[in-house]
Amino acid sequence: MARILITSALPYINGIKHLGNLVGSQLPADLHARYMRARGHEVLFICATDEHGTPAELAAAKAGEPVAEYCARMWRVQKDIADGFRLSFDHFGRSSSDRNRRLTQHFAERLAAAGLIDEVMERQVYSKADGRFLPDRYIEGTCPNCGYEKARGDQCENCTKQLDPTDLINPRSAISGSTDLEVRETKHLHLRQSAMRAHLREWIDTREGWPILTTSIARKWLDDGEGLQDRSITRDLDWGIPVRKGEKAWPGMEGKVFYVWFDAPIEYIAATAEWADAHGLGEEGWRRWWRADEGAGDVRYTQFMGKDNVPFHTLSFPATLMGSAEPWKLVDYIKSFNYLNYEGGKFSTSSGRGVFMDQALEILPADYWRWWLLSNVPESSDSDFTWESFQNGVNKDLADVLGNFVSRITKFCRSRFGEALPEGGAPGPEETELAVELSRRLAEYERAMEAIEVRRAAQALRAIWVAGNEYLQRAAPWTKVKESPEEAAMIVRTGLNLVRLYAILSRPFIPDASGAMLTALGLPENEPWPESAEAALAALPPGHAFTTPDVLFAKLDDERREALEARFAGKG
RNA sequence: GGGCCCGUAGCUCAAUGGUCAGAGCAGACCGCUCAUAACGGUUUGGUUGGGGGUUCAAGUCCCUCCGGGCCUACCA
Repeated sequence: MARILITSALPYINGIKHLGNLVGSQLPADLHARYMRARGHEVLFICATDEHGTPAELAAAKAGEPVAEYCARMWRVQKDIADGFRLSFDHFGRSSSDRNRRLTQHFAERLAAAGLIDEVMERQVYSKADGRFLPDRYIEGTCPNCGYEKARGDQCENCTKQLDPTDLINPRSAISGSTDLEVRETKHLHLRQSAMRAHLREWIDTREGWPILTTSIARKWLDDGEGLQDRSITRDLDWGIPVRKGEKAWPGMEGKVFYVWFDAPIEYIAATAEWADAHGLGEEGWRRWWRADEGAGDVRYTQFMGKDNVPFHTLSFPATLMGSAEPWKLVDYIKSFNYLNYEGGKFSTSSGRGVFMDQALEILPADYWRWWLLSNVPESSDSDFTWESFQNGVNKDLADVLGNFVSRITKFCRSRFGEALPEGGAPGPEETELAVELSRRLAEYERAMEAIEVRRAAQALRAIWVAGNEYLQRAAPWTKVKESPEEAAMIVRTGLNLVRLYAILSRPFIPDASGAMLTALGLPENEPWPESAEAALAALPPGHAFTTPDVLFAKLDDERREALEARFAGKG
């Protein structure tokens, strides 16, 4: 039994996430966690909301709430939706937790002690009307290059030229529109990533089997221009973790907070501590997952994230951990994903284009989404959600192949033998052939799941479902029952054992349908992973009672699909 | 501007430099009648974006062109 630590990139607190956010980190992380648990490993699956930063402050202001209350409310909303999708976090924490405050301040102290923090005077734009410093993106003005009037302080969207806020003509606050801006001096802490460049490079270069998407992004940042740059890790904001040196004040940094990208990854650790606190496990309870000197030496740690998160997880966060000179657990494998598009374009929060997590659950149960999203996860390149593809995947894979298989075998048994596994007959060549086929498919499924090759795993699982239909077609119990009821009984027993097998194997993908199958068979949820295909085909003995389940998956008809297409097409 | 990824059947995707480039869906034909008009079998369909090169051998490696996407750090 191995110890598996899994973290999903933290969803930002600001609003409900769309399907692209879900499929890019939380959902595949959940698949991995569920599989590893099913295989009997000790799994700890951690996620949390990422709550600090300017957007949270602005969203709270817009909602007319204090930011702390806004975040608490949105945490609850995101937690409920995550539960709705059956995301099996062991803990869903908050980056605003006291644990994270203490750990973040601890890391800052350690980094300072190691000489890896510089105090730097910066010149930043301050808006008197807004009463705050403005991040580059929140300053708008006319582009000096192309004359576009809504260029942002970091880049002009029109001509894509990189800008500095002071380049803009007629700059104004993107928040209030105020032009009463001034450049002020303000002191910030910089993490000396440049000093750790060689160390980070060696670490990246020695990672084996990492996705090219992950390593190429890391190398780009290590080598681009003059190499890895020092970055500011503090901000002039109210909402965030106060800048302190551990428990002590940090002279000259009063009123400032740590930058959200500094504290967010630390929340992986902090959320583990929150989990340990919630379960009364004490300090040792979480440190055995994170400290190599306190038991984490045998932990395998995998992170899941979208490609936009890769630089922070390959460079800044490792720099924080390494720079502390303490034996913190570093990530063993980073699984990164491309983006999911919506009907050929981007998901858009502002124009209501695409499906958001809460809406998805109103339309269809979680399993439908889980199956389509995971079997079409943007693993090797960006992928595209279309209602047509979704309809096809749901109807063909779930309803026709799996759902109908369960339906045909349970109903046939009920009508000919009653609702219990019938007795008689002995397995023959057809069953041997089935077992050989299943063994092969099962090995491929397990290999893909171990390697976190999500699409391939989905394909392998589907092939296992198909094998059941092939078998029934070959064995044809509806014909055999007339001449040899005992043989038909044996075929039906085999078929019902396939339902059990499918429930176990499919659970990481479609936990609710899996549960429905096990319930129908009168079995508990924790049925063990099969030792072998042969054994699985005879796991349930003759006489074992079942109830014929309702339709597992309803089909999505054309009319409804068209209505959904229209509903989510967006305003613009 | 710089960098990275991708381009394979009508669609979505596979193929450690090595048999005849394979699956699913869609299409065509046949079979079955247990089942959610479901299932199974057979089958059509490819100058692997274009051009050059390396090699006994290239979808795969190199050069170049074309097309698409992403990243480029103070929104996350």
